Amino acid sequence: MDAGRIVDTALKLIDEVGIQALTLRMLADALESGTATLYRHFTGKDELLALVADRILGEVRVPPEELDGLSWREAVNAVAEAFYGTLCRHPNALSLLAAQVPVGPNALRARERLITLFLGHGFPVGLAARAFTAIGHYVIGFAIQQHGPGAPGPEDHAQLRDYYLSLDPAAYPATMAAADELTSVPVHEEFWFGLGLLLDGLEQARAVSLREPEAAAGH
Amino acid sequence: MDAGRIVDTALKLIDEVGIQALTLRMLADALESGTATLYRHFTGKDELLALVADRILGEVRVPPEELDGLSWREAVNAVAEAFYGTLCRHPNALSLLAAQVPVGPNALRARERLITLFLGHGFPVGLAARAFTAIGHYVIGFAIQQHGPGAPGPEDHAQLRDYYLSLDPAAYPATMAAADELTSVPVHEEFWFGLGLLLDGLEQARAVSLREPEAAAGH
DNA sequence: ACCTGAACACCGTTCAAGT
DNA sequence: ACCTGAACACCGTTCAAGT
Repeated sequence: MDAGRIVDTALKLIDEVGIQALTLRMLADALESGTATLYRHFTGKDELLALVADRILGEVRVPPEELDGLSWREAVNAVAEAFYGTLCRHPNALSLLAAQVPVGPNALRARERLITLFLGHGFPVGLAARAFTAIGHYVIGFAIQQHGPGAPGPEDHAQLRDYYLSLDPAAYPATMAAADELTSVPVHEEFWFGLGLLLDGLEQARAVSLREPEAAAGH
Repeated sequence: MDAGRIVDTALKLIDEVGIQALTLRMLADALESGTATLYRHFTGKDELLALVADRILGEVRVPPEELDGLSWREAVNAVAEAFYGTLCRHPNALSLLAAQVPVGPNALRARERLITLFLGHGFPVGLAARAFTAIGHYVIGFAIQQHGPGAPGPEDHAQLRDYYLSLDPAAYPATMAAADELTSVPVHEEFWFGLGLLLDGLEQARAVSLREPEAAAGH
């Protein structure tokens, strides 16, 4: 019984039954062990869940050679897509990543890599770090809106639109005008559109910092 | 015993002891009642927490006259600041807003208002709705990074920098280069900087949509 | 030395009994 | 009709007893 297998099993169970329903007894049963054994590897459930979160981040794989020759924008798009795809594969675990700043080894590795990418393309260090944070929040926030608890499953997308449209038109005219368009556009396109906005902003800030290096810190 | 007082008390307790430590017994005691009484107003703890989340959103107050005569950018800045300020006053409740898409009455009202603001300034409806989503995620994500569980309190900000600097320099050169600058810049400035990036992107998308109306949906 | 059955305190939730 | 004490099933966690 190694720690890795416990975390793997915990993630699998979360994928199946949700994070709320995951029980240490259930986890111990799946591992054909007892709950007390789990405490030999983790200080408690919170630490276990933090490791599950980092385990998910470790699943985001972008082979370095895949980014060769790409512009920073193309490279960031590739990384963001990989991250987004991984999150979509674990909708039940999304809140683990959203509710706190991940600080596990895979989180640190991912940040190091993306900041390095920005630095290599002429971003000042302050902008690079903020760019990482902004993109990370965007991807996680988008995934939650799409898959998180309270969000509609793909099957009741039309149902959500109906809910919007059932609201009092006098009270929510703008929301209702947006409802039809928002629920008809494929979510994948929406994702790229919003990410594009963010990258447009970064592009502009980068251009400014290259022109006026002394203002690079971004005040 | 009305529902409003229960939600108010629940939020106050969450502010004090954290969301994890909030117990229905504790809440009932504070209300000088029993746990069973709570179930006469809510179907369960989940619904109560959703109402607490919406209660927080209701705390975001921006008097309409305050936005009169402002550009869309200035108006969005004012709304974002009010939202951000409210979130900072309830750091223990942040995960309630992050882990799911709020759909309570105050959430709907806030969305309606901001989308209306965008529409009034010439944004096409699809862009307006996406702008709302992107800004909401940015503000919540930023607040979590600053105040959320696992994030450093204001007192151990320097401690976090030390943690970063204690990492293996060979393994995380970029992170460590960014660590000092990131932890020395006031967080408030960081917030405005990132929001500015987002608004730059929106500005650009708006300009494009005004020039080429047929591409307004954003594909 | 490592593992674990069984217990502990406490949780969210329910319902029969009170007013 | 409305409220609630007391119980229920189950949770995370602990530790003395096993191997």
